[in-house]
Amino acid sequence: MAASPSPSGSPLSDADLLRLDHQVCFSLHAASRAFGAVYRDALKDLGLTYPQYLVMLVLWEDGPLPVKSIGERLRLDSGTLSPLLKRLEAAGLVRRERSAEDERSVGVHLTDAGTALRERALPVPRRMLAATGLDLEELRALRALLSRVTRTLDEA
Amino acid sequence: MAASPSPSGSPLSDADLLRLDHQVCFSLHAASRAFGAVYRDALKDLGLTYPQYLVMLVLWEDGPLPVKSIGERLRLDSGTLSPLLKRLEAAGLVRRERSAEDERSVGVHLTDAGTALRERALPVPRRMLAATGLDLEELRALRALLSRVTRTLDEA
DNA sequence: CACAACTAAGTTGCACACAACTAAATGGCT
DNA sequence: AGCCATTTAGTTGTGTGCAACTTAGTTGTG
Repeated sequence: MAASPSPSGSPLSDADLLRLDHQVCFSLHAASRAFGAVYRDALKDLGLTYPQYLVMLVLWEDGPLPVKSIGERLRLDSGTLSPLLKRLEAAGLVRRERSAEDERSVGVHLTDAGTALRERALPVPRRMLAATGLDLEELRALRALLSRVTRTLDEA
Repeated sequence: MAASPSPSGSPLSDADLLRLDHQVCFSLHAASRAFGAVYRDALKDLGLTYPQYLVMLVLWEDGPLPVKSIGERLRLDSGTLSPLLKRLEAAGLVRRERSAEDERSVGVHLTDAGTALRERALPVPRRMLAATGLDLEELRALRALLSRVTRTLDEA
């Protein structure tokens, strides 16, 4: 890769780092959007966007959850989730219900339609796996590396 | 990692894949946003957003470019770039100039202020590198893997 | 030359993502 | 009980990101 002028042993100049930074932050940004594009296509039939699919995955796995918990798992705040959940509710996939014990909290429940949608979502991951061209081990390694970086970044 | 119930030798069920998919697509999405958050902080002083920084990196490296070329490098279309470039122009960092030879094309040029901003951006990558907790080799490996996946996904 | 096909930017509309803020409810603490 | 800090959702405003469309300029072909 001719774009990295310094061999790995020697220190990099600020200018070299700026160039490398370009490549790394760009590649992550681009990969995230490329994934999004393929998911968009795979999810079109289900009427879900990519972030909506993430929310549904959480609900399919762990049943009714307060908005807060969904936000913690997906690293999203209420400013993003509130309108998104309203759209899922308008689509008839979830129901929002203020908790009786703690009236600050709103529980998000799957409707029958929301539960049923899981069946139609089952083939999506296999399509995605094929589209990435990665095998399972590479996929797991990628996930592990990204999770570690995210954890470290969140601490900073 | 207890969340992957099947050992690597045996085939995964659709349900297992749905769970793994959750982890992979989520981790990429989350990592991209975690990067964005740290960049947002590092770029606050420069008055740039993360995508605006990406555009400036391209211009600092390769000088005046038509909107089209910037879009190809950053994998962004005119619907994203046009308003972004208008904001960079309003900030006095770039100048847009319709090409004389091909009047469909608009060249994006750095102003003196835009060129000067590079000096203040030089320390940013080092801060980012430190924040990720990765060494240079890991960073390069991550970039290579992500670039490969993006290329494969774009073909699908 | 005329005209259709193509290309480059820009515009519009919708859906995140996040900062900053508001409103309502809860939990100490005196 | 009274009060204040905290917690939980929701709202508002700005900036992407992208599909679908428009406008203007260019190119190829008969």
